[in-house]
Amino acid sequence: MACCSPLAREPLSATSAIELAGILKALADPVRLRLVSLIQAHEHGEACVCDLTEPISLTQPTVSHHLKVLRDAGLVTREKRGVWAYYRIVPAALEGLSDLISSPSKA
Amino acid sequence: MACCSPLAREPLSATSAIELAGILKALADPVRLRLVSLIQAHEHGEACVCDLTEPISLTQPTVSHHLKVLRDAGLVTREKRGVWAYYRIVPAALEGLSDLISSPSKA
DNA sequence: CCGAGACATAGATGGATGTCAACGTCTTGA
DNA sequence: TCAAGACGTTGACATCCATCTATGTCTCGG
Repeated sequence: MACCSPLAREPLSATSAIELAGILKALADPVRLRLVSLIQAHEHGEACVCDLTEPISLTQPTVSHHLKVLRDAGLVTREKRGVWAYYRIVPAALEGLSDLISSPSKA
Repeated sequence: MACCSPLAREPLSATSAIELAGILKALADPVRLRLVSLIQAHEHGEACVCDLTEPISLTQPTVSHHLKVLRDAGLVTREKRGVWAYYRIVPAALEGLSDLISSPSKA
């Protein structure tokens, strides 16, 4: 991953832009934003799929699909315990994104 | 616009999620990320369309389209001076986004 | 008044994406 | 061993979106 402040410094290479856009695209969906929010607000900071389907009002496969997108982007992690799959936010990923899009205002 | 920390506090309403996703979607594109970067890195923090088409390697209408998306999202502003249209970043918009997705880690 | 140039808009098209129903996999308890 | 349940995967479908070409609008110089 790029390290510094791509949106502020040098023009941001095409490949870095694709990489960053990929992560942002994972977040840029109403359902996935609510999933992130729900997981983070849930007890112990983790939630299984069955905790999420009802508040989202979508079918279980659709919720699983969105969780996979978030997981592929590195925004959440999955831990299987017994029959359930517990999802958890990756704080560093969100903080990283936050730092990248905030303009250090250069000088 | 919502004010505080939607991704961290209460589960984030469906309507707020749609609103936030709309802004994020505007940024979640390689070309638009590079446009933001190019504008910000350009002389005087502003750039006209003709400054952007070449480094982006896309046609002028396509660049105009992306700039319109960014403008509708409130991420850039446009000022017409003579024949040229100068685009400029809205720092508060980027900072606002940055604050929204960064998790205050609650406690 | 007219032509050139900068930018925006409209319409078309190929590719990406969100959603669902159906099915497969795996774990647990009886 | 078997049934139930939680979760993931697949395939299909409708919609959205990025890009292009063609055209329109506006400004300025001659």
